[in-house]
Parts: sequence; C-alpha cells; structure tokens
Amino acid sequence: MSVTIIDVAREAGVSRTTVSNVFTGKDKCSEETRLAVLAAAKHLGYKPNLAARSLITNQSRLIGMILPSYVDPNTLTSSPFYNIIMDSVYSVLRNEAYYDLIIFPVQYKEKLVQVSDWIDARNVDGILAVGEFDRNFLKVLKSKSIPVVLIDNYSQTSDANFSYVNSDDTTGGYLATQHLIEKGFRNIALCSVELHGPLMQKRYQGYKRALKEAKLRETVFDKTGVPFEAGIQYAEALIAQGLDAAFCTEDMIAVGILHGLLKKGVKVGEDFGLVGFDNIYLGYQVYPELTTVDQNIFEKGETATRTLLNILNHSNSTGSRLVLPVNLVEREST
Amino acid sequence: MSVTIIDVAREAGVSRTTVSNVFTGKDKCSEETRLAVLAAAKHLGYKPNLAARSLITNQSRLIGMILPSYVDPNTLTSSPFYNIIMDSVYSVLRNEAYYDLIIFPVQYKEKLVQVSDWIDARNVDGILAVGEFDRNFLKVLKSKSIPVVLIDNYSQTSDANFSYVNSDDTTGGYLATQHLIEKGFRNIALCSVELHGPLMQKRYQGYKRALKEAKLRETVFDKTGVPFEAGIQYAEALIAQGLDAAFCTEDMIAVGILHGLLKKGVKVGEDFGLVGFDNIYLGYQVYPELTTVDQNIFEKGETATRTLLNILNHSNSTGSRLVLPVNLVEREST
DNA sequence: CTGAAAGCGCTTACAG
DNA sequence: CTGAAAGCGCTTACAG
Repeated sequence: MSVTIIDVAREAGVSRTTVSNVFTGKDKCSEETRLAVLAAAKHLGYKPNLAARSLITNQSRLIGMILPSYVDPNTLTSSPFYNIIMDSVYSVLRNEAYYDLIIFPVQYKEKLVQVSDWIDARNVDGILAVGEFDRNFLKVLKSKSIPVVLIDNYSQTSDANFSYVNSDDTTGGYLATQHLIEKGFRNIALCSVELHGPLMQKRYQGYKRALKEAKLRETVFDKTGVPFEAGIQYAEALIAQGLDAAFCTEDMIAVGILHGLLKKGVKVGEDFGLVGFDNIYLGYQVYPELTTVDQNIFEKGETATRTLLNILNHSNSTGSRLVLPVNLVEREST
Repeated sequence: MSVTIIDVAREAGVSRTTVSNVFTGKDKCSEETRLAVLAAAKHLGYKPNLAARSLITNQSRLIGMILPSYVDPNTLTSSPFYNIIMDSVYSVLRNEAYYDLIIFPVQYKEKLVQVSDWIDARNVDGILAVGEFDRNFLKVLKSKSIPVVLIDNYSQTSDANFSYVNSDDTTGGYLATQHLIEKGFRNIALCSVELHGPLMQKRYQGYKRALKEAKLRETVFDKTGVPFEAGIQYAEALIAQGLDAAFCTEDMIAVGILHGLLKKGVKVGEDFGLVGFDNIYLGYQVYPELTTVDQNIFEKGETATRTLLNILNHSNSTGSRLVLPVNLVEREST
C-alpha cells in the first residue's frame, strides 16, 4: 500500500539497489541516475521506512534519554533543569537527519531493570543518562555495548568508563559562599535537599572550603522532599536561628526561601544574602532577582548530545570526559 | 548475534509461530507450552525486536507529539505548559506496554512539511498536536489517516474532524475579570502576547463580556515576544496609565508584571490586582502568590493521551471532543 | 556503475 | 493447538 523502494526503482528504471544507494549515499552512481531516482521518489512520494532500515542495519536512529524521575515523580514539570536539557538535545538533533529522542523517566529505582528491557526492545543507538544512577545500573548500561554519555553522574567506576559532561560543582559552591562572605555576611547556612547525593556533596565541599578559609562556622539544613517547599520551611528556621545568609544547592530551594523570607518581611539582598545554584530562568523571574551560580545547562546538554553523536557517527571516536566551568551571576539577592 | 524468536522456539521445543503467539497473546496455546516458552525466553534473555514487529504489523508503537516551537525557540524551557503536558503523557504511557513518545518541536512554521515526512518515516501510530496549527497543516495530518488528538487548537474545520481536548478559555477570561471587579478594581487592563491567536481571543472574549456587564472600559496591551519580558514592560505602562488591575492571558505575563510592579514599589494585591491564566507552579512560587485561572494542564494531557490510546486500541472508538472546565484560584495578588 | 539474491526478526494466513 | 511458508521494506555482499 505504501510506496516502497521497488516502486521507485520501477519508476526510475533502475534496480532497487541503486535506489537504496542513492538514499543511503553509500555507493556513488552517475549523477544522472541519482537525479532520476530522486525525481521518481519525489514524484511517488517515497520515504524510506525506518523500521525496515533499522531491521537490517541494526540501527534505530533513536537516542534514549534516561531521567531519574524517582527523585520527583513529575520530573519535567518540577525541575526546569531537565527541560533545558531536552531543548538543548533537540537543538542538536534537529541538524541530524532521522535521529529522534525517546525518554524513559524512571519512576522507581526498582524499575531500573525495565530500562534495560526498553533499551533492548527499542534497540536505541545511544544513551544519554541525566542525573545520578548507581554503579549497578551503570554496569547494566555497560553490558549493552552502546555509546553512553552521562550528565551529572558521579558514581562512575573506572571499569564503566563512559563519556560524561559534568560541571565544576565544587568550585560553584566555593564561589557562591565566597561571594556571600565578601558581601559581609558571616552566618551563612547551607540549604539543601538530599544533601547525601554525590553532586550535592560536591557543592557542599565548596561551601565548606570557603567557610574554612574565612574561619566561619557552618550550618547545614537538609531534608528530603520538594525543593521549593523545603525552602519555605528553611526560611523560618533561618530567621529563628539568626542566620543572615544562605547558599542553596539548587535555585528552587532559594526561590522557596525567598518566598518565605519576603512573607516575613525580611529584606532579601540587604538584611539577608541569598545565593542559588543552576541559573534556571526562575531565578531572574522572581523579585528580587536571585544571585546564583550559572552552570550553563543548555550548553551542557548540547555538549553531551554532540559527544554522543560523535561516537555514533565516527566509530573511531573515543568520546570525552568534560567538566564545564561555572560562574557566579550576581543579582539582587546579595 | 542477538537472541531471536528462533532460538526461543528451539529452546522450548516449539515452532516460532507458537513463540510469537505467546508474546503477542493472539492465539491461545496450552498453559503448559506458554510457560515453557516464557521460561525459555527468560533463560535466553529474549526480547522482541520492535523494528521487525513494526515492519510486519505496520505499527510503530510510537506516538508523535508536535509542538509549535516557532512561537518560542526553546519551547520546553520557556513554557512550563509543555512540560506538564509531557509529564502527563508519560504518566499514561507508562502503563501501556511498548509505547514511546517522540517529539517534533517545529522550529519554523515553514518546516511543517518536514513534520509530514517525519510522521511517514517513523510511521507513528498516532499524533498529539499541542497548540495552534493552521488548517492547511491539519489537512496534512488528515491525509495521514492515523488518529490525531488536538490540544488547544481552534482552527479545526468540520472536514478535519479530529478529537480534541480544550479548556473553557472564554469562561476563564470571564471569571478572572469578574473576580477583579468583585475585588473592587475598576481600571482593568488585558495584558497579552500575540493576542491575535484563536486561543487568546477566547480569553479576551471572556474579559470583554465581564467588563461589558459591569459597564467598564477595556484597555488592551498586546505585543509579540517573550511573555515574561512583555510583562516587565507592561508594568511601567500600567502604572503610567493609572490602571489598577490586570488580567493576563498567561501566568508568565503576570509574573513579569508582578516583577516590574514590585520593583516600582507597588503593593500588588492591595493597590493593584493581578490575575493570570494557566496555573503553572511558578504562580505560587513567586511572592505575593498569583491569583490565576486553573486549567488543570496535567489532566488535559492525560485526557488527550487516553483519548488517543483509546482510538489506537479499540478501532471502533470514535474519539471524543472535550472542553474541560476551568476555575479561579484566588491567592495573594488580588 | 548496476542487478539478482539473500536475509534482518518478526507476524500472519493457511494447513494440518 | 502447532508447523511450514510467505513476506513486511529495506541493505549488503557479490557478480557482472
């Protein structure tokens, strides 16, 4: 019913091999026949069937993205970070013919096995894993023998050896805290959610170092739950404990604290210094605008996608391991 | 190299037809053989190859989602609306074996032709089109003869006749404006971006009706561009023109106005009434929290996905045309 | 530069 | 309830 390569071959008066060659660009044929084939294809409305192609080449032209949505059931909704990553992936994929993205938001940690089946069933060509996944899961990925690029993962062992793109999280924590100190704040809290995670630990290390250098004491707030809500709660505790500044390991927490502080009539930026981390849009949409550590999420996603595509398209590519720089964006909250 | 149906058949001592039957659940076989096949499959680590299956059944188990990202290059990033929709789609798809979502963010209106090719190449089983697309494009979709569900589209002609899920936008505009009037505001502006679009026109109609009933005069602000930035600019104009309230056709605009107003020292909620539309999380993350019209985006996405799946799984389903109710959420900005 | 043939992994009539 | 056969639309050696 649909128009196939055979129809095109007949119409153009060539064999199907030739038609195939024209479309895959594998074998060169005379410019004349090439044009004839293209004309015939266009005339008949022929489009290669990717499933058939996939069956024989064993390439799906599908990139699988894995998101740990067990951290938050509605990952895409609650965390702008992932949206930016997605947009950046599409911005790169748009220029690559026939590549599509399929996403597996992992609802429960226990369901990581399902991801394995999914990878097999869809036969994805490569994987973009965003966020923290433990070693066992990385082993599973390794067993697939397909290219993998990790974003923000710190559990890699030497035997996994995947390409990755991270940010300089420790420096980020350091810069944020140092900035607060320079601004004259002395009682600086660290506000986090799930601080035990490897990534948050890095940011925490930066905070610690800055405080140590300035001979200041650390105060840590940590809990599990929704970052924004945690921030709301931290605001009260911050006031109660007489702290005058906070470095938040995520912008979302800072936005919550800002909300809580404003409600209490605290003049954020003057009487209280607040710094976030990520530089999501939200940070400059609120008022006063949030000082934060910019990790250039979009570039991170682009870089990771390009890295993956590189490995995919050039079998000799060894991939790459990158740590992107980070920088402080001073706005109104400090 | 990979384990196929043949290997399983051999291991289980049955024909491949039987193995296929077990996995597709088409033909019933003895419970005994079924178990044997399953055991063999598990033992060998067999997983059906979707590409091969797709080739023969002409079903890809892929749902195509089309987003008009020509409105905004980084749609997912800039508009929380789409993220919520995506999350809702995944929440439904998770319970459907082997369905995946692929997305086509349409960068330029001119590239709508590419979408057509994409649909053919990937052979998507059904389409979810989110946002406004013109009639010509709907015609193209129609020509594919696959199920389509529209979300927030108002350009459908009777010959297209697709299923859709919309919200009661007119009532929403009415409720928002009426609320401001009840709160005692009299100089109520309508603030929009690309007001000429059919959806915004609906919300505008509601605003008009409420004003007319109260015998108040309308003041319209409209421009093209990023909603948040537009809001920032509107804030100045609002003050300059002595208006004391605004109904925004999107929360994002309201957040911008809020930002601009706060910067000018205006006490929003007391001296100025502000109402948004959508009820995205951002609205209660800012301070003061935004009064808005809730359109339950998540449910909208779920409903649309279920509708599509229904048509896909039950060929006798005729789909459905739904207009979801909308309701006012009063918070601190009014 | 082009054609005939095999085959990717599966499903689906059709016989038994 | 089960098996042998055809074929989905394509690519890829292999001859010519």
